[in-house]
Amino acid sequence: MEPRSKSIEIGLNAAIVAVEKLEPLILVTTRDEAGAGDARDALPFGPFNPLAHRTLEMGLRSWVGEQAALELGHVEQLYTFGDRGRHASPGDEGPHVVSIGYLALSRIRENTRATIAGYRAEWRPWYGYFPWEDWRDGRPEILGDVIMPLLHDWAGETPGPAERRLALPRAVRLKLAFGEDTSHWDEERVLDRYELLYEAGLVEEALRDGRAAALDRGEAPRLGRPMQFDHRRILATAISRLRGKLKYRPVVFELMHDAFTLTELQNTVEAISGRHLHKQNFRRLVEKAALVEPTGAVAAATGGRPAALYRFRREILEERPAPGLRVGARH
Amino acid sequence: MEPRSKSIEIGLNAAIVAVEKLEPLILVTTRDEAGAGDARDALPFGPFNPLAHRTLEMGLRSWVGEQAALELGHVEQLYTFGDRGRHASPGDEGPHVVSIGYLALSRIRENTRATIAGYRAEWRPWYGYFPWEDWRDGRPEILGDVIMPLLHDWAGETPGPAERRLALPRAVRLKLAFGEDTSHWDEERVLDRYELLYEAGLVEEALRDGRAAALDRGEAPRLGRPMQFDHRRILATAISRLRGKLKYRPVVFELMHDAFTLTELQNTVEAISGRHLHKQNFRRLVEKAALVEPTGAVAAATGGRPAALYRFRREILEERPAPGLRVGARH
DNA sequence: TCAAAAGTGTTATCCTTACACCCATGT
DNA sequence: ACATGGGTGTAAGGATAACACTTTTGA
Repeated sequence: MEPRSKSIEIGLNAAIVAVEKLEPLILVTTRDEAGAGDARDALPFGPFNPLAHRTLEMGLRSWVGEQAALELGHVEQLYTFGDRGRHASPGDEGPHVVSIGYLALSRIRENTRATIAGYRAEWRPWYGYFPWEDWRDGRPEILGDVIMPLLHDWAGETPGPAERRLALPRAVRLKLAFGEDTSHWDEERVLDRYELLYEAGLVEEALRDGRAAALDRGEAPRLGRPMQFDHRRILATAISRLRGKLKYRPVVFELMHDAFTLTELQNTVEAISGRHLHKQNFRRLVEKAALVEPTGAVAAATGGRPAALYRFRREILEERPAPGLRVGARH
Repeated sequence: MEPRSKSIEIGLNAAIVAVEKLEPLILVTTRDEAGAGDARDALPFGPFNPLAHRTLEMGLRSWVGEQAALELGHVEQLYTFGDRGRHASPGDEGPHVVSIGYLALSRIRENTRATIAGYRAEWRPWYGYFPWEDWRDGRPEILGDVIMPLLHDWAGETPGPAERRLALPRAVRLKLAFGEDTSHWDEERVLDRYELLYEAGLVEEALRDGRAAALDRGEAPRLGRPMQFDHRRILATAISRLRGKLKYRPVVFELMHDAFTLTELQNTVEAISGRHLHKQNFRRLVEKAALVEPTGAVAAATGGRPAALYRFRREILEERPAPGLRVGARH
């Protein structure tokens, strides 16, 4: 192994989001091997070739279009992940891969291709990876039963010298990310929470990366469905960003059909933000924001009074600087 | 030239910010050649070597520390810029450079080294690069006199087919970025504004990158001080981000001395956000946010009643989820 | 006629904005 | 005494969060 240089490759990773039947889904690839128990979900990945594509985003759109037969709506760069060890497998050789994470929104289409670059591709609910993030039916029990007790144990331990120089002590970080009681949950801190769980050795990725802290803890649970490499970190970043963006950009509509009922819209927002919203306040918000207009038609009744159908008012983009659904604190 | 592969290098670019005497400054390097008229300011740049540093941020801190003898406070990744043509010089050879932009905050120290990697280093006011962003004394005249008329001309032209497929027409983008009348200025849209000026061919970088639109326009002004490559885009991103971050994180204090008067704090916030703030409202904001506490001492009078000195209350980090100075719309 | 979902009206509270005024010091 | 910047009290308006109730359909 040479001391000073190592070749670098750039990869583009996309967290492609769609919503269907009240569930936010993301597109993942899995190795479709029979007996292999260690097959893990991965985000679709494509190399960046500066000769073929003028910009990073164009490179991304192009291979997603080719390989998954998907057209993407809103696309935004999230973060560039370059930590050594992110592709850690014992005795790592080969080039260092720096990957640039992207968030992309899409409507589900039947004809999503079933394989991407030889891997099986499928849509999976994102809360499978982050069960503690779904508060739509109240606080998930796993938080009180499993997560918080273990994190409090972890916060009680004495950190190593490297960690002690960081700005905030463990207990404080815990309080900020997960809230104290059941009330101070900030749905945008998805990444903060995942990183604490990682540091505390409560997700499988931490064990795999060989963190000593994790090994100490005999039968620690492995929370949520794991992913390959650091893809769950990228996904956590994507969820954080999308939950925030909802509030000042009309991005939800990229996940809706052309016509929808207000309840469907509310359900979609709730699915993404992982919280239950107050019906009237949500409706007033939508109305005041002038984000939608009635189509005149009504939805085929789904077991009650038929609902009026609406469409997105594209003109809002020209009228207001930050058109979004500033969904508030509680309810 | 080979068709399919081109080697890629990763560079880290830092927009290092400090504030002194009411001016936000950034650290730039300049070629110190006698007659060379084309020497342009550049952001400090360092390569990323994954063998030497475990994470990107550690790599950045390390070479800034070594080369500029600066200790950085808050550091945050901004965006990864990889467009082909960003290092455009006619007949481009050599590796493609992808650069990861960072925002870093620092207090000015006398002993900032005078050269970085052989280039002269100095602190320069950031409004030199973006004169239209400084609204502290009201709307800058250059906006009404020069910028808006030229941008309106540009918005009136018929765009090419590639641009027409983009979401928003020129006139709408203009309105969103620069506001309609003097009142709807959103100080966070620094990057949007710079990119419009670039597309309209009103900054030197656009001419240099050989945009046809720019050449058409005979004696177009070259607004603001130019920078090398796409560094001014990185700086615009940094300013946007910092102006936004002020509002929900106590980052200003990284730019202040340990003890300061409330007026100094207000001046610093005004310098960064480029706006004049209402005195009482600012003070009430600071008080309600519980961000500071009196030291008990008073400042040596500077031509009036002596001011009480305050210090940052670090405890706030543990108390509130989003401690910042939510400076409001006007005033 | 009853369950299920759609849809509305109103009030208390807090936060933001703006106003106008008083205080302590140096010259 | 007066200029200069420091420092405060209070009222009007708007946005938010919560309340409970009516309407329209299908089974």
